[in-house]
Amino acid sequence: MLEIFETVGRAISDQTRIRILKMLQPGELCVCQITAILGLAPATVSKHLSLLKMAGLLSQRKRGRWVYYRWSTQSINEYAPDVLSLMEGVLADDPTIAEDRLRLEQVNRMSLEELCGKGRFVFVGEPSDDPGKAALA
Amino acid sequence: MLEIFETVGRAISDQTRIRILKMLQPGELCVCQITAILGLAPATVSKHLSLLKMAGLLSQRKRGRWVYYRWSTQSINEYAPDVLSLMEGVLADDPTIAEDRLRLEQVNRMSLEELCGKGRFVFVGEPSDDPGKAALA
DNA sequence: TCGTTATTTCGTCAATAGGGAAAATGAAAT
DNA sequence: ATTTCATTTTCCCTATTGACGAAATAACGA
Repeated sequence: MLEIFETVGRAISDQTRIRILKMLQPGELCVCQITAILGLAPATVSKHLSLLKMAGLLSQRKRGRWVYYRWSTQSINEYAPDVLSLMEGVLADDPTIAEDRLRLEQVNRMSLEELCGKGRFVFVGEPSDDPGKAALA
Repeated sequence: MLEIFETVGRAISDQTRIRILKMLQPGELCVCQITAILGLAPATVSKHLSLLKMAGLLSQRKRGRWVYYRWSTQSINEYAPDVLSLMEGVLADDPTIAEDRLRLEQVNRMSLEELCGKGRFVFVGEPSDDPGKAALA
């Protein structure tokens, strides 16, 4: 039980994972949407998602080529509901979270086909860059 | 704000710190009492306590030679109260936490003078050991 | 003041964690 | 069956963390 509680503690001990949890609060997203909003490598995002799922905070749904993550109901982890309801009321006014929410709205206006191809550089801009690309941000 | 929330997440992402928080739930303890219950080096315990204080979960009171830690009211961290009330209802039936509580009762029956001298080996027994010493555990 | 003692700080070490690139997986479409 | 492509897994690298002993600090008692 101590280990189980530690697991949810670890899950919310990292900014990236907190951002993921907050962006999934309104509803499910697929990995490439989350990747676009965060601007991190898919491998990194996948690892965070896996950890959050192990902690019982997220659940997974595979639909076609895409994998959707959402807040878990009926969790494996007895402490997950408490942590999620803690998350619910919190950080609404944080600048990073607010920006993520803006990006989320833009992401929701695109089809997955046009979004996923662009990978993680939809908002952040590729290292060596055609400036026109960053227009959305 | 994201950083602040991350701080309390990190605070409860480690078993030792969770044990410290739970053993301080009934009331304040001084460092040597916490050290005895945990069986860890004073330096290690001090660092954990410092981190928990920085996270706004604990506050400090110096009394003579001893330093007492307790759950913080009126925290610096706006998320600390939520986390503490989460801690309150949780882990009561965990075996490690239960054993810590037993040790806490024994610690409360000793004076600080007789306890502190024994350092961290009151319950765990010193590496190269006179078996009689571990009788308490 | 000096010695004692509880606590903290410093330096070090091994283990863990977060990041990425590249290869592997798996499911859909041709 | 083969190709395509979103996702995951497998390394690798660097930074951080938790543990300790030893030294520094702080506060009491003689």
